Amino acid sequence: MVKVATSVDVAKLAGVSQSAVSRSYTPGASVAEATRGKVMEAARKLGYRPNAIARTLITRKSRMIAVVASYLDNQFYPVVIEKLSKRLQGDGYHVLLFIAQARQEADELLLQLMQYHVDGIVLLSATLSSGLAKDCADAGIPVLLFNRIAQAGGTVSSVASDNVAGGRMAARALIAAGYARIGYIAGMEDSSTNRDREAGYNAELAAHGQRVFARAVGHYSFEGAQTAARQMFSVVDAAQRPSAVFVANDHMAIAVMDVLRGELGLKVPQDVAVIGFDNVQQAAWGGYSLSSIEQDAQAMIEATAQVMLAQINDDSLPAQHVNLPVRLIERGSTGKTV
Amino acid sequence: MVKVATSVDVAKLAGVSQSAVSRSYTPGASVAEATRGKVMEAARKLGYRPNAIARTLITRKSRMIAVVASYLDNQFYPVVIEKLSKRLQGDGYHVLLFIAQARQEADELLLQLMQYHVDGIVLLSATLSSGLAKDCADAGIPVLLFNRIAQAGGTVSSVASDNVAGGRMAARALIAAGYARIGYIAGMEDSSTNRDREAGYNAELAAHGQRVFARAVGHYSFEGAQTAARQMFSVVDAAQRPSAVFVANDHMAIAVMDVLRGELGLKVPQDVAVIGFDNVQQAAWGGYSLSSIEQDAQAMIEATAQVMLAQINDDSLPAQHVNLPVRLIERGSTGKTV
DNA sequence: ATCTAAACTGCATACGATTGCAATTAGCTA
DNA sequence: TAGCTAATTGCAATCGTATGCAGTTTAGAT
Repeated sequence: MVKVATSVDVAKLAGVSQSAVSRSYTPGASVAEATRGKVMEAARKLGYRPNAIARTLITRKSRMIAVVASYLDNQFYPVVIEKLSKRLQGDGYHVLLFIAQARQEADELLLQLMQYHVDGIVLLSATLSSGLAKDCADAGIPVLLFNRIAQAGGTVSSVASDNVAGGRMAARALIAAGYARIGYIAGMEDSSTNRDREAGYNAELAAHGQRVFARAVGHYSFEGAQTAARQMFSVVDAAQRPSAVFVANDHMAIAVMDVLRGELGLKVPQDVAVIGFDNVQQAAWGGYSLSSIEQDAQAMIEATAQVMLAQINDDSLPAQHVNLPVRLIERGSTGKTV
Repeated sequence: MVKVATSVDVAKLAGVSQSAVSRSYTPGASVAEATRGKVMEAARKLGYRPNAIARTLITRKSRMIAVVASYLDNQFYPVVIEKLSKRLQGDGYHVLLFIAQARQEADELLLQLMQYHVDGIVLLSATLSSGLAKDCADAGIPVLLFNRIAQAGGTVSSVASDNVAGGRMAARALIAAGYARIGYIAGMEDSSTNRDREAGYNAELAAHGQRVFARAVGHYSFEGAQTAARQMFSVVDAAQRPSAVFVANDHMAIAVMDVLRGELGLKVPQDVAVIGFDNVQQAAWGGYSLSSIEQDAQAMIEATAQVMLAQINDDSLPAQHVNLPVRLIERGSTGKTV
């Protein structure tokens, strides 16, 4: 390992004090233009770049924001990561992505993150134990739940879509298209997204004098959704199975369509209509043409960035909760010809 | 911001020196069990966790590995990120993901990464300027290109698949199935993956006395591939268009299939056979049933981890270049009924 | 009980920056 | 030209931990 130049080396070469070097790199600091010039020249010669670690140690600001995600096979999240990353980089923050599959891993990971003094933590569709939330608050690290709602009105902010309204929209779309036997395939039962989507869905059905005809759980996974679909639709008598189904997200909805068409020989939407949630890119693909409730990812990201940056700059700010509107996108899977 | 406990606080409470606290957290250090016990007890009471930043400053090892990706809409990469992340975490490394779309962004980002003293850098399907590669080498930071081959035999390692062999397999599969007019839709022309896949493809065609019937460029993007497909297949006379096409990756191949079926009313594989590369999850989806050349992501990741960790532990190690075998997966898009 | 080696422990310094404070220099005004 | 303020500059302390070195304790052997 070759030695890299430090501010002392630069100072020596430029014939100034080490403080002058530091100040040359600090916007707004008191340095004469001539001095800064000498410093920059020397720095260029030595290939000097300030050591961010040392800087973090003393300023207590790392300008790093951690983003914790779990499974990336639901395409919604890679897209969010990409855009959020870009957005925060624009404000001079470096975003670090950590992958934590299990809940326990997430907790452990967060503990480690805190050791690295990240300025903030964004949890993509994951929650954290309340004890940990308190630890973060104590350490002054703002935490934001993306696409989840915080349970208690605690110290954790959140940015999500109006999942209740989305659930209602899905119900209304199916009812309006004339479907009578309507099913629901749930995500993870303990997630706020599933809870709200299902609540809205059921409420709207009830408002039209209907109720869910069949229900299964897909745990937001592809395989889980396949199993749920087989279970729900493997009945001989056509009158015994739903004629339409709302699936709690697109990732699962696609799995459901594959089972319906590929395994059970059913036609979508003629035999069964399907509607999903998220409006991921694949929903628009010709092979599926999946109707969906669109989450406005761009707006969610913008809100996330703003809330997070505000919290970082003012640690007395209370937790904020943003709830964004969703939109119905109708495609072939509910009978709309594109 | 509440003050968090430091090793000095713990030392005071435990009635030992600060060094003892430090040593209690360093595996293999010289501390009596009794002392460590007192330290841990005090640490628990204070909620103490060693400050990784301070530790990095002095040890010059951050135990952080940066992963730089660009566009995440090609599903191959999210999957790699997820698995690589898990693999490296298993060895006690934290992986940080940075998103850099443009090449220039990547360079700038890397410069900043170096300031953060990451122990290593993995570039997912991206290259870096040779000047920067040298900077990293000078700073003793190992760099590894994933799914790309380094240009010069320089200081940068690489892990990739045998793209040449993959190209040959694609050609052989189409020829064996009896297709005569065979096209190619390229990725990015300056990427090593595209270069090698195309070279292998052409070589195998030549070996069978054939040559590419039509060629277009899709730049590895969905939209680019759509445009390329329209261009290649929008001909009235069926004899004037390819009867089969090899698309440089699955992400583009799916776009091509959508154009063929949705816009041009062509049947796959009856009118046109399609084969892709990567074997992403979506290739197996019922809506596409896309034949593909499978990259062994798991093996690539394992190789990446091993090379990277070896380089970190021994900075005198020369750059390594790993080239892994690929495999043909035949599905419906080339006539194979599943 | 004595001696030697091994195991611990604490002191003090270092890592590479930032920043308050005091000293110096420069820039103006009268 | 003296006098006063504003702009620079350098000194030195600090962030929280790791670690070489020297001193102290402990254990084991005779």
